[in-house]
Order: sequence, then C-alpha cells, then structure tokens
Amino acid sequence: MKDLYTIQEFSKISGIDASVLRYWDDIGVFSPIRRNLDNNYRYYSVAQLFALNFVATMSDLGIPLKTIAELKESRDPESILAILEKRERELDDELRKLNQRTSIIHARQDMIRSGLKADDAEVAVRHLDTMALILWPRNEYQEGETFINPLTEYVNQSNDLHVNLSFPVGGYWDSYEAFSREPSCPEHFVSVSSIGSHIVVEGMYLTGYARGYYGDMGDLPERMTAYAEQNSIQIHGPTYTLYLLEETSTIDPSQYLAQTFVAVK
Amino acid sequence: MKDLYTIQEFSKISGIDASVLRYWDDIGVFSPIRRNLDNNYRYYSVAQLFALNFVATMSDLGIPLKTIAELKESRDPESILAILEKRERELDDELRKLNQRTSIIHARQDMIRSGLKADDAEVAVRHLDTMALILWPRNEYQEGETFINPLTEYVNQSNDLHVNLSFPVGGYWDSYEAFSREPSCPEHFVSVSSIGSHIVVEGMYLTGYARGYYGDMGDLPERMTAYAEQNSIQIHGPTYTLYLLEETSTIDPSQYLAQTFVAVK
DNA sequence: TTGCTCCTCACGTCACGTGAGGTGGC
DNA sequence: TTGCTCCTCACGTCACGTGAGGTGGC
Repeated sequence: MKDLYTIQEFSKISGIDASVLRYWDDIGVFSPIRRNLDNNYRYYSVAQLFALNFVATMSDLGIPLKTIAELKESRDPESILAILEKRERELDDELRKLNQRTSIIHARQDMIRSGLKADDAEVAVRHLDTMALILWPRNEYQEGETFINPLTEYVNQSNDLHVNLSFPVGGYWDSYEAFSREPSCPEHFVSVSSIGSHIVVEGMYLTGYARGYYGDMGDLPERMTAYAEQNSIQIHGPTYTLYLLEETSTIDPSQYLAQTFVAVK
Repeated sequence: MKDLYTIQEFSKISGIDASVLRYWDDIGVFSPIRRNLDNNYRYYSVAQLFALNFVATMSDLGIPLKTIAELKESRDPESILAILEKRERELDDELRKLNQRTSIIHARQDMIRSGLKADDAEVAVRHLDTMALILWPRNEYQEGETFINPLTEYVNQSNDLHVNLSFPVGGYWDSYEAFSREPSCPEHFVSVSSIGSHIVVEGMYLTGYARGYYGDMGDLPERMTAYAEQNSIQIHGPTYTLYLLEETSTIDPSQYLAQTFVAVK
C-alpha cells in the first residue's frame, strides 16, 4: 500500500472522477494532502478516503457543496442532525412534486389512449371506471361571454384556487338538460386528477364524442338525445365533457376530441 | 376583453413570469403573436393561452424546452404518448433515487440520535428493535493488513457490488469470540439500510460502546466479557459493531463512537 | 522522440432571475 | 418633467464535463 496517490490513482480507489476531485479542490471543499511545488501535481493519502467519504455522502444527499465546505472545519452531531432534518423536509417536498408529475402523466396517458381508441361517430352505453375529478368553482357568464372568460379568471387566481392546468381539463353540468342547452358553456370546469374529491362512480354511462375546438360540440347533444330516445334509455345526473385530445397532444384544433358522458338509470 | 396584451398583462392572466416569457421567446419555444416594429414591444393574444398551456404543462412535467420546441410545429397523440412514457420512466428513476436519499437520511439520523444518547462507559443488556443490514462480501486479510485494505478494494469495485458508503457502515463477526479476538478486523462490513436482507431480529442484546477511531475498540471486549461473566449472561450468535458517530458527524476522530452488540440467550 | 499523466484556463450545460443602461408613451 | 413599462444585453446560478494548449518524467 502506497502512502501517496496521484489524482488518477485516488480517483480509482475512491470512485470519484478526477475532474470532480479537481473541482472540489478548486472550490475548497476537499483538497489533496500535498502538492508538488514544481509541477503542481496533486497527491492524496488513503486516510483522506474518509474525509472524501464525508463530502461524497453529503453531496449524494443533495446538500450544496458550499454548505459542506462550511462543515469541513467545524461540525458536530447536533449541527449535522439539523442539516439532515432540513434536507429531509426538502426531500419530502421534492417527493410530493415528483408524485404529482407522475400522476399528471398518468392522467394524460389515459386521456390520449382513450382518444386514440375512440370512434367519433359512436354514441353508446358504456361501462366507465371510477374516476376522481377536481371541481372548480361555479362559472358565472356575462352576456355573450364564452368559457374563455371564467377560465382566464381562474388561471389568474390559480394560486388561491389550487387550479392547475397541468391536469387534463373538462366541463361539468348539473344536468343533461343544462348540457344540451349550453354545450359550450360548462357550469364548472373539472380537472382529471387522482387527488380529486369529486368522484364519478363506476357504472353505465351514455357516452358520445365530438371532434373540434373547445366548446364546439357540433350535433353531439342531438345525437345523444336521439340515441337515448330510440333505445328508451333514461339518463340522469350530472353530465361531463373531458377533452381526450387537445393542444397538448395535437396541433390541429379541428382534431381536438371531447368525450361527453352522463349516467344511465 | 382586449385582443392584444402587453407582456405584463399576459404574464398576469397566464401566471407565467414576464422574464420567462422573454426567455421562451428568445429560445423560440413560445413567441408573441405580434411585435411592434418601432419599439420591439411584444403583444400576445388570448388564444395564445392554449399554446402557452402546452409549453407550461410540458415544462412542468420536466420535459426539456428543446424537446418542447421541436413539438411546437409537429405533434400528434402517438408522439406525445411516447414522450410521456419516456418521461414516466425517468420520473420512476428519480423517485427511486429520492427514496434512497430519504432512507439514507433516516438511517443516519437514527445513528446520530443513538450516539448522542449513548453512555460510553455503559455495558448493559438492552432491547434492540429489528434492523435491516446489507452484508458485504467476506473480508480476506493478508499478513498485517488492516480493515482499510478490503474496504478500499470494495469501494473500488462498488459498481459491481452495489456497495454504497452513503449508508452508515459497521462491522460483523460470526461469533463473539471472533470479535474479541480481532475487534479491529471485522469479517464482513455491513451497511445499515432498510433495503438490507440481513435482518437483526428484535430482542435482548448485550451492548457496549467504544469511543475512538475506526477499529479502535479499546478495552470494550474485556468490559463486555467481564459484564457477561459477572451477570451470568450467555451470549451467542453474530456480533455487530455500528459507528453511531464518525466522520460524517464529528471532526475529531477520537470522538467517533461505535456500538457493539451480541444477542443474549 | 513517443506516450502518458498531469496541469491550468476557458467554455458549455439548463432554465431562468436580476440588474444595467436606454427608449417610448402618457 | 416624472413615472411607468418596455426593450436588449450581460452576468450569475450549480456542479460538473470536455476540450485546448502546455509541461514533466520515463
């Protein structure tokens, strides 16, 4: 066992890249025990592996090198414990964010997959699984306003309302009549999110699709009404419209795809 | 409702900071619909809120702006689905890393807390909770070698062995006799980690502490042996040494604190 | 002389945030 | 004239990774 190692040798026994060792030396967080004064070569000792382990472990945990450098000269169990506790809280936040991102991705994947499978022309009674939604506040429309007004207003106050456009968004009406009367003016917006408290319970739903820009339901209300009458189907309860395909997955607004559904008695 | 908004106004209704809107314009991921040719003022329209939502949603999910820019002109449900699936896998990895970090932090917090509560001089029979350890490969010592040699060797091959010094490390001997014969040469190293498959089952253990540098157990073997004899305690099975305080929490090596324990019949 | 290792800058990364210095409309 | 908003650079962030250009020992 040698007593002094060049940077490459030390890099190999420690597992830390030589460029990282140079950087850590530059910023003063971990320096070689000796320098050759002629050629400035760095030399490390085996005993330094433990000092290095301190830096590497803290850095692995995501603690800033600046903080680690401050701890180099003075640290005790209490201060390290305090730093670990702080870092633990930060990691909790990061974890929450990651889980939310994953949940958004899953929701969007579900939407797109349904959108790809859907047959626009079809109106049918289908079984839908339980789904969780976030119900936004009730929309108030002034004369001639479109859904854009309440939407921008909510986005504007999004911090207060916990409104998040990252989740897929859709519309809600208290009754099928309200939907068929104003299919482009939902009474509420909804977000599709597993953390939602508004539950659409699994069961049979009359479903239909409409292709086109936001709010453009075409003749979908007529098609759904006609289908219900022809097949003597009783529908009741709230009516939902979810955009399976929209600007996040398609460029052409005429290809946006909305799914509308209402429970069957 | 106006048809054109200045950058501040658009920032307010969209919730995206003006400096971010300028940056997104610079890199070409989202640009205003119009520019005043005289003063270069940026002007945005309400309809752009949806294009902006696409960028903001993707960016929120952690998809690089460069990728988003490429999707600006051409995207379809299939390609977006593929990107979401890729991102989902990346998030899975990040989640795993975060969970490992959290687990490391918990393990280290436990160690330090125990270290702060410990009374070095005390040898006693105590109840220990179940604990999971990772057992490293068996150490082979050449003439006169210390524990440093196998340790550096493992670190050197850490990628193959899944050895990770970020978790608290300790020593393991098959029997108490082996420990008291060579207290500074553990037969295995162990990592304290909840994912470990070597389980120390809860129960009563003869425990003792030693303050000092790695491998320096002082008179701990004698103290533990004497205590066992005086109190007619039968000990059996493997013996463990865990460093509660070491270079990650203390500067002074003479203040390192090891806890040794072995099961009581 | 030829490889090899080592050195020191310097620059790029990624998505901004923050000035500095200047302009234009009320 | 005074505020206010807007503009364009330019620089800092964080922890490196990657050259370029040069030196020293075998």
